[in-house]
Amino acid sequence: MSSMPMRNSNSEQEVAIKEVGRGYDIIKQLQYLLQLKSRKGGEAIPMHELAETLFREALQSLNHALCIMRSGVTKVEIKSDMVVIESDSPAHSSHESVTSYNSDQRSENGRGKRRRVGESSWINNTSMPYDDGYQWRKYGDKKISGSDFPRSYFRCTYKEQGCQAKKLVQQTTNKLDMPLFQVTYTNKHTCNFHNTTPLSSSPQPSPFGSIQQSSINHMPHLQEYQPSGYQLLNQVSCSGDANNLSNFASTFIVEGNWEWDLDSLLKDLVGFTS
DNA sequence: AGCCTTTGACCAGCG
DNA sequence: TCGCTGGTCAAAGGC
Repeated sequence: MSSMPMRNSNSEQEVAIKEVGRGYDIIKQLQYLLQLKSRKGGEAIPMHELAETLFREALQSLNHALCIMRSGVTKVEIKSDMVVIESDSPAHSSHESVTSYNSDQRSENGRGKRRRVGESSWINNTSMPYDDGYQWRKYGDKKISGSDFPRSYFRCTYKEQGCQAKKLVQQTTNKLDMPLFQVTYTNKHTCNFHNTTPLSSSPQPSPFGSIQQSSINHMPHLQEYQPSGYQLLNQVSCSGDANNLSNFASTFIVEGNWEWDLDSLLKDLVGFTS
């Protein structure tokens, strides 16, 4: 991190990272609550639109700060809900970009495979790994050492049409019946089969998105997970130890009562008053 | 019939 | 060079 003077001690920096991460997660959950409230109400509420805008900007700032603090990131580009990071880390080629704080995949267990040259990848931490609007076909499943959960490998259904997009789903936690997944995407979709009507606008969205229900039936760790009170929680973050950061958020989501009054929530949690 | 997942085998990178 | 491990292939069976 040559471009950023390090005046704080490591412990102070850790506290700062923790606090910023906590703030990020809180705001992320509030953003979701706002979206939920808007959908429930069925009509646009200016106050909520403003709040959403503010939250989005705050999320981007916090995410940016987190990425910088956690690694030797030299450039952070925010695309929609994705954070694309470019790093000076020797583990990366100069053209490689990832949306991951976990800048060196080999650090997982001291081993690993070198990423193929020319392939870009990014990581998305989410509780809903199978809903991204694309159709995927599972081609592998592997028990990973050091992990309690198997890793699933997917490629785009339209690979035969030349689409090289792939994704790798790894469940990371299973706290409070709210599993979190780390989804690593490799290569962008070149197919034109993206579902442009994601679940937020579909009448009866499947919590598992584009993966067929038969697939879910064969995934024990997913069968246990039957979301009911919420439809979507996308925890897009700088990744890495975002799992830790997400613990608070997960607890909040699972224990939270979705019928809570939104204004009370805002007031209690961030001092936001209407 | 066609597309899917499962799963064991194989390949290749890394220490 | 070898063993370990992650990533991919492909046959078999299910829906």
